[in-house]
Amino acid sequence: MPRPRAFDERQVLERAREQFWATGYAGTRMDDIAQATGLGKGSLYGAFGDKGKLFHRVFGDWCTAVVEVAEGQLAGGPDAEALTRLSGYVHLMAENTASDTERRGCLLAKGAAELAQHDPTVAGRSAETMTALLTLLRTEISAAQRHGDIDSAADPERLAALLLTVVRGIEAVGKAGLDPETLRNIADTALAVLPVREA
Amino acid sequence: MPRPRAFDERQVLERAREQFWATGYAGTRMDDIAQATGLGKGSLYGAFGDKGKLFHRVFGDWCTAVVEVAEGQLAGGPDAEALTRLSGYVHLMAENTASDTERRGCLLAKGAAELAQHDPTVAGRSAETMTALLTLLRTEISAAQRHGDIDSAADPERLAALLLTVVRGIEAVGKAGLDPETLRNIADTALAVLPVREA
DNA sequence: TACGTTATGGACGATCGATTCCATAACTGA
DNA sequence: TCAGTTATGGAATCGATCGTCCATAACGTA
Repeated sequence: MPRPRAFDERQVLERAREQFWATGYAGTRMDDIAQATGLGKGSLYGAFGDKGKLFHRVFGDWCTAVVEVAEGQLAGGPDAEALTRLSGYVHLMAENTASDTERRGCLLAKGAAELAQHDPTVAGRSAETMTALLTLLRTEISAAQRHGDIDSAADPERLAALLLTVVRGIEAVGKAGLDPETLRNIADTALAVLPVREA
Repeated sequence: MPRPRAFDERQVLERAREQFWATGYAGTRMDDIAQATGLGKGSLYGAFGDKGKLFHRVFGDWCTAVVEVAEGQLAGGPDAEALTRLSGYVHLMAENTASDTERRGCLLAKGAAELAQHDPTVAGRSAETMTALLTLLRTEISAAQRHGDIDSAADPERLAALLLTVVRGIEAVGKAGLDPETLRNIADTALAVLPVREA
């Protein structure tokens, strides 16, 4: 029987993520990751293939986590609280960006910006993620409409796309330099302009 | 008197921009730029300094252009058409992303994502650009409010921030893979939810 | 026309970074 | 305890890339 691995794969992926997150794909050296994880290059390549595969792994995990966070905030619950859940989600995302004092942004946005154009795997994974988020938002908006908190004449698909755009946009303008207070206000404003039920 | 330059600086910067736009900062080689512009490395370095300085130049020009486009769509005109101008601007931005079949995205977003965290020049320039766009949008929203097309109870500063977020967000979700039709719908929806004057 | 100055562009040097290689270590089942 | 297998980690390889250097060219001026 073979010699067992001496490292925890989860932990190594976490460290690798920190590196890619901090310095991007091209800006991260395999030496950096070896140093950060304490692994030798041989172990690193043996366990994860090459730099590209390792990034795909990290990127995929991140995308999964992004959707899981949204599911945690949005999925399930009574219609009566659907609008509250939506509000909680949008504010959480704004807060994430607002409190990102190191300006690291979101690895999904960063990775897509750097690689989506030339890397089909990254492009596909990020597109899937958008679709999944859209579905979650649409479901929740429909629930809020059923309960009468959002005008039922509005197209839930379109409102979902708008909210997704706002959430991702907050990340973008945050990275571009808008201050935290403004970011929080944007979340408020976006929720405030949603069409309420016709009285 | 010295020998004059044989190249057009504007044209060289344009070619360099194409390269950086297509492959990012780290992903672009100076040899690529030399090839694309037809200049030798000596001329390139002699005229623009190093790779970083060249990128800063290109990035700065791009930011200027982004603001100029917004000014072209927004600045000036009668209050009666302010909402039309706003609509035109948001739709133009959506159309830009929707028709970007090569998925190049916006150099401002791409450059900020890749470098803002570690390059104060890029961070500063992108922040300035956001501020300038905010000002343009706020002015136009105020005009629309004066004419009664937008509820005057709304805070123009906040609506401006929201619209800016939507515009930048469309770029982000477009790069992440949403289809052109959805992008156009987002622009429509964003304009549709703006609070209209109380009847 | 001769000179001083700057432009040109391709060769060159030095570094850097991804990946491979290898000698050694660790572990398990027989 | 021995053999077989995989892990380890650092040295070595190999290609790529930034920036420099230099011989030459072009231009204006005296």
